[in-house]
Amino acid sequence: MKYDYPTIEKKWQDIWDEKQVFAAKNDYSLPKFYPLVEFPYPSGQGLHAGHPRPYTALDIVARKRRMEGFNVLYPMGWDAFGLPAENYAIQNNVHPKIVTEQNVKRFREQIKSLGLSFDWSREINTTDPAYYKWSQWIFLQLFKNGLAYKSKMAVNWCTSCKVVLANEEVVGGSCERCHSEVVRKEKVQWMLAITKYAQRLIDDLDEVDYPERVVASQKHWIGRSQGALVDFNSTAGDLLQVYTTRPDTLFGATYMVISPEHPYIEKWADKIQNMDEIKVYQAAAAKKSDFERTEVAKEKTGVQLKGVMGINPVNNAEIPVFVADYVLVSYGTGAIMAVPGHDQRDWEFAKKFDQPIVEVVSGGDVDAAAFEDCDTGVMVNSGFLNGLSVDDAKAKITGWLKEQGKGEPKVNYKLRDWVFSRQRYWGEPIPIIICDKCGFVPLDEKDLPLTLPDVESYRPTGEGDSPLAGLDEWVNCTCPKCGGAAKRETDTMPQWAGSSWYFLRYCDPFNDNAIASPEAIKYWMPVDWYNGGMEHTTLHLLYSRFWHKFLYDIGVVHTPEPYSRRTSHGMILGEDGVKMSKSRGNVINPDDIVNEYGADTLRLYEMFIGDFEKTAPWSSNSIRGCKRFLDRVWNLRESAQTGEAYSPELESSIHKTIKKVGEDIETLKFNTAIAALMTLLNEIADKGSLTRGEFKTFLLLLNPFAPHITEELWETLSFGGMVTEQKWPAFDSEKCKDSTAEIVLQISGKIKARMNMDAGLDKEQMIALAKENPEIKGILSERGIVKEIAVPGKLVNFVVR
RNA sequence: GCCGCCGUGGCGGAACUGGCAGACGCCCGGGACUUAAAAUCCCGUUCUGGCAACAGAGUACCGGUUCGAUUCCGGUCGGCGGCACCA
Repeated sequence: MKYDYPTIEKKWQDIWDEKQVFAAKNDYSLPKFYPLVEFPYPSGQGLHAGHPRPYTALDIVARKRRMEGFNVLYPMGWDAFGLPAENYAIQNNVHPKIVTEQNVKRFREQIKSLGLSFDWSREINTTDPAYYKWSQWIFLQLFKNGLAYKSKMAVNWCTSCKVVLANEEVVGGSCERCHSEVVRKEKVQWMLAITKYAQRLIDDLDEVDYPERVVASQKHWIGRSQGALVDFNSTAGDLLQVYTTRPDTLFGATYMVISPEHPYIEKWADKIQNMDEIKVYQAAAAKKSDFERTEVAKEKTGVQLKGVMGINPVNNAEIPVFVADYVLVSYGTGAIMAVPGHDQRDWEFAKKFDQPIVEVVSGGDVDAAAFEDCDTGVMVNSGFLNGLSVDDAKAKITGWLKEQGKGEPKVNYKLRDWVFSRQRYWGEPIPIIICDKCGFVPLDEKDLPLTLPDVESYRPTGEGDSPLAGLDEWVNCTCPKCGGAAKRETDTMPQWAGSSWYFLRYCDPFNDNAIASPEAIKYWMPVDWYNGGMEHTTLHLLYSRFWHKFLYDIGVVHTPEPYSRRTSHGMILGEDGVKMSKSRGNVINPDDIVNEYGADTLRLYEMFIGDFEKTAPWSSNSIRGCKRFLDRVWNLRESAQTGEAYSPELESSIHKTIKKVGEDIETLKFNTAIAALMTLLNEIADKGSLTRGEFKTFLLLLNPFAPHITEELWETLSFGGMVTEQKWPAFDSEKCKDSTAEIVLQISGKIKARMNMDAGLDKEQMIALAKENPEIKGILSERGIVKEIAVPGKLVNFVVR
């Protein structure tokens, strides 16, 4: 009988479905395991070769854990709000809901064809009103706790399409669709105060098991810095406050710079003599897109405020004040003290605008370049700081500033509050009513969900408002507080909203009274193992950690962190070694692979392709090796003989393989786990036959990787029940040890001979035996031994003269 | 520029804590089976020289530590990912 994978795979997928084999149990007395993969955005293109990699990896872990007796929750769902469906809707005038439904259907079929052990009874969809009811509920809690507020923010504005663009729609400073200019435009937006959680988001990284690179990028994104606020007086009479991480260099501050948006420009308008020039500069800066503003970073621009001078608090020197767009209004105080001797940006600016450059830390050459990396230097030209180290100077000046009432220590973060509004249709409506009398009024929780109404056109309005703004009968409503006429908020939430808490919903997906029942959350959370792409290590991870911490603060969840362990898979590239893309024509469609080789082969290959955490190019040739392996496993059923025991020839290898496969699965080394199974198969083939007991163990080990073929063989050989219901095999560590070992014999580190020795020998015994080796004996007779080194089980090395 | 990761055969990749470099797979070459082909099975396969036994070289490059370095340290070059005027 041939290995008929299409029939076999269909058969077992139907059985799993029908018997709900992989449904998580609601028995909270069992030990639990909650593995999670990032739920996909169901795009129109369907699955690509990258999707099955993480899904299969955690599927392997999930299947192993079930066999180890855990109650496993391995769920799947759809992150289905988002731009592509909306853009498709605009172009074809089809409701995004319809498009989304079609895409979800296709994705579900494709994923099911891979034989993944997801608990489909808990499938969720962020666009389902029963789901987004709770996204809206969380927003209301944030609002009620003062963490959601409205504020003017710059948005990307396409001058031709007249719409607000998401950052990913801006390509190289122009609109992705029409290629015309994108500029900054101020709009009032909902914001979430994630910055209030900045420190906790850093500190609690110590509590979780994340890869180093993920921890680093989270910290980098939050961007904590320790510095000081310093008050500079001015000839205009107002204090101009700056933030600096280098208060020790205060004596080197020879001028100041404020950002074009700084409020003092307006305040000082009557004192500034060149206001016209300043206004021109401000206008030019405002017109620049973010892209231009950073693109032209090389060349510094700016204008001096004539008629106003700053006063350096340490020496009362009058110093000029410039406006320049290299100073950002959104960071620190929007104003800086410039220390051109020790900051490269200030140095470049000083050179261009002919400002004095003063060295305050010795060791560099400030005429050639700013001396930035000056931690080892000594203070000079710095009055009472002279002679101190940088660290001591920092401490002393900070104390002095405080004494004088001219400054204080300050921690700053690069992290900004989260812009939470989108002027789009396909997202969760923000459940807020805007009342002229009462301001922003939260929708009553009993009125949730606030469902997305149907609209005529999915195109944002020409003023950049969401398409919802055109629906008068939806927008106009009564204020829940005063009963007067009011309007609904027409902005919707970003795609990040639904994905910031979805792991909680899986715990109890159909609960209509809460995110999930407290018992379910208490039992299942935190997620034990969360795998996702590196592209989500900053935003998604940070946003969901933030929401979780908030939910912790209001008592909805019991752990401050949502995920105990995070891992990241590498991307699968096209055969040509570059990222798969439609335009390059190098996209591999999993459907084709499933048809040609079967799901088990695809799963095996995706795991065998290389180090799980690294990118790897697809190879149409290599996958054939995985198919061959399964063909050979299939043919084993003819060689299986009676007997439950392991044969003496294979016993040790089997125990070693059980150990190796088990360990490798836990440490993400799926490729070497498969290699170990291949090695064992080669040994079995060399021997020519195997016992039923040996075959059973082999199938159990292979099952998480290739579930269909192993179930079929298990059934064919009448081993009883299903593989899925079996226990994960155990190994005996005594039997993993070899009785003899081939020992390498070296002379001064060079291999001269090898010999077999009893594995239990100690160093002295090994050295004694090695000296008897004819090859070694010959060499040693001519040269004197300087040193004897023995490593049990490995080698003996004689260092000679 | 900054942060992180990486550099091993023709290819994807192995190598625990410093101890036989190249596991496993692909490709390729040879053979068996076949009328033939495919499939399958067996043998070979880092490079150089040699019919061979064998000898020498070899983990991007230069240097260091060590009895011994793919592994640790310093430097150089190259690639990938992310961030980027954050004072």
